[in-house]
Parts: sequence; C-alpha cells; structure tokens
Amino acid sequence: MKTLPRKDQIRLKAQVLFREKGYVASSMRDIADTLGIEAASLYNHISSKEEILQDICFSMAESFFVAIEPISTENIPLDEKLKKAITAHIGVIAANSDASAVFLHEWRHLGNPSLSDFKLMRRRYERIFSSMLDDGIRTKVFRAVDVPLTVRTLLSAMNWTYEWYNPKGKVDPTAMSEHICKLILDGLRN
Amino acid sequence: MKTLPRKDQIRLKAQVLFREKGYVASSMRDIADTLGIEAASLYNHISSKEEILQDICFSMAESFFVAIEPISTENIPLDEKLKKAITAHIGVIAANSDASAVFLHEWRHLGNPSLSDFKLMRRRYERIFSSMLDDGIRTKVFRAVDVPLTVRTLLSAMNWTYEWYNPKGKVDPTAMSEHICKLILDGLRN
DNA sequence: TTCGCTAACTAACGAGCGTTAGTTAGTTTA
DNA sequence: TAAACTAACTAACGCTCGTTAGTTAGCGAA
Repeated sequence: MKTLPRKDQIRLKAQVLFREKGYVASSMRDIADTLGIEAASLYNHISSKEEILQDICFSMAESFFVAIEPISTENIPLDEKLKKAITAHIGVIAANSDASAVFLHEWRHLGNPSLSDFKLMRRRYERIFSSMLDDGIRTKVFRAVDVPLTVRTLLSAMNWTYEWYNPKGKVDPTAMSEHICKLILDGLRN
Repeated sequence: MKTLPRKDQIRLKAQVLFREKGYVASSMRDIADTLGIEAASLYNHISSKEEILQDICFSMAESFFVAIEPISTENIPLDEKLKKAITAHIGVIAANSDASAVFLHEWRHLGNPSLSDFKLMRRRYERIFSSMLDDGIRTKVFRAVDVPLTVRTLLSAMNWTYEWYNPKGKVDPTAMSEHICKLILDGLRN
C-alpha cells in the first residue's frame, strides 16, 4: 500500500477533471479540492497548470509509441500486423481511459513549443500506420485505398473507445479490438 | 449581397472561435472583436454566451435529423440505405464544418436542461443507425456484429471529417463519403 | 538540540471573465 | 415633427482565475 508521490497524485486527479470538464474549465482550485489541499499548495509540486497537461499528453504519447513501434518492425503479414497494431493501440487506451481522453481532446490547449512538438509526434505516429497501409497495398493484401484518409478513419474508429472504459469495465479491450479489427479488415457486409 | 441579421453574424463568428479555441477559452470580448464592436454590445442581440452555444448545437442537431430521417423510412436494400445515410451525414458536416466541430466537441459545456435535451437527441440519432444495422443483420445483408459498438465506430469514422473541410475544399464530400462507405461495408482487405 | 527540508497554510495580486446599467446617436414609424 | 426603436457606446460590478510571497508545523539528519 504505497502512497504515490504528490506530483503523481495531482496528475491522476487532474486527469479525471480534465476529462470531465475540459482543461480550461478545470481550475487549480478544483484540482486542489480533490486532494483536500489549497490551490497554492499545488505549486510545491508542480510549476504551472500547463505542466500538468504537458505531463499527461506527452506521457500518453510515449505509451502509444512504446506499444506500436516494436510491432511496426515485425516481419509478418500486413493484415496480421495491422491487427496487432490496432489491438495495441486500443490496449493503451483501455489501460488509461482518463489520460487518453485528455490526450485526444485537450492537447490543443498546450502552448508553444509543446504544441508544435505534440503535433509532430502525432504526425510521426500516423506515419507508422500509413506505412503499414502502403506496404499492405503494395503486397496486394489490402485494396488500393486512399491512405491518408483511411488512416484518419482508422484512428477515429479506435479513439472513441476510451468512452467504453469509463463507468466500469463492461467490455474487455480484447473483444473490442477484435470487433474493430474485423470491421476494418472485412467490413460490415455479409 | 444581403447583410445577415446581427445575431446570425455573431453565431458565425462564434462558431469559428469556438472551433479554434474551444467554448470556454473564447471570451465574449474575443467574439466582439471579430465583429469590431464591444462585448457589451453583443447583449443587444443575444441573452447570454451559452445561448450562442445552444443555437449552434441544436440547429446542427436539426440539420442532421432533417438529412437522415427521410432516408431511414425509405424502402430500399439495407446496405444501400446505410450508404445513403452515411453520405447524408457527411454531407451535413461538409456543408458546415465549423458548426460541426462545435456540435461534436463543445456540447458538454451546455448547462441543464439543454444538456439533457442534447444527450437525448444524440441517443435518438444513434438509434436511427442502430435500427438500420439491426434490420440489415436480420435480413442477412450485414454480418451479426455488435450493434451499439458498430454504431459508435461508424459515427466516429464519419465525425472526424469536418477537419478535412477546414482550410480549403481539398476533398469533395462525395468522394469522401464513397471511401468511407466502401471501407465500412467491405473492409480494407483485398 | 539545532538545522534544514518538506509540504502545507493564509493572504493577496493583477488580470480577465460574463454581465448589467445607463447613455447616446441614428433611423424608422406615427 | 415627435415618438419610439435599434444598436452601438462607456463604465463598472462581482467573481474567478493562475500564480506569488511569506509563514509555519513537523520531521529526519548532523
């Protein structure tokens, strides 16, 4: 029964608030209240409100890369690889739905240079999926789709799933991933 | 070259701001600035900041219903019906990308009772798609997928498309709809 | 025992917020 | 022409915001 460092406690509480009300609408006094301390006391542990947002966004980004990069270099059939990538991505979301929601919706309130860095990372992440689709099309595993459009569609199809893990684990991430994989790969038609 | 009523001008400018910075981070003074007037002058035309948000959210909701409801009652094959529904939905987004972005992301800053009303409308809208999937599954046009999960995935796959129409019409809505229809119906696999 | 560190506190700052009151110039209506 | 309406203005209200300064109680190390 270890107690977390105060800074981590702040991040965890802030995640929930940022997800529920949004970053701008969540005040430092709101965050402090959930910890039972005064707003000013937060500054013994963090240097600004935005630092909390940065921590959430960039640590989530890293989680996604850590999950996806080893898969992207595997030498396996492209449809299988995409399946593993989708499963990994959804796994990261499922493992931290609050932070995922913040990562996906509140990043635009980052100031520069964090904002530019964040956008670059996102582009880099999308390019991993683009490469997989390109390779799959070249090897005739996939149809000759519009790749940028399909990547965005795929990511959007995955990125709402944090909502599913909010109230209580009604759906397990594995079942969810399998459903989405099947839908993306083979479609809805019988 | 008609000049719009001031209230409509306010809504149009607010749409852009709310989309770019979010509702909470956009101040009445920001909105007034884009019109070249003082913040207080806005109150000759509207009664509160939230009223602007309500107007945007509920008029967009109505646009979606107007587009989708006639299709939902047509008597045509279910895959064709779904295709028409997807095309109609994306058409509404394409016709007003700023308002769509606000509709999709800022609704949670509505206060009650607007917020509850909004959520009910969304549920009702989702149910239209659920019915189409149910019918399609019953008539063996579609596979026996998990309907709620598939509806959410479908909506997410469509609802990012407002981003595409932001800078300048690079992609036409028809091509975009066809891509997404094909992907959802037949999948990515060759 | 004293020193220094940690993590809380109180108090307050300046800025910005949404909104209201009261006023005014110009335009439309009676 | 006089009255009423429209749509802007200035000024200000009360409140909340993120943040800073200075203080203090408790605790482990020298």
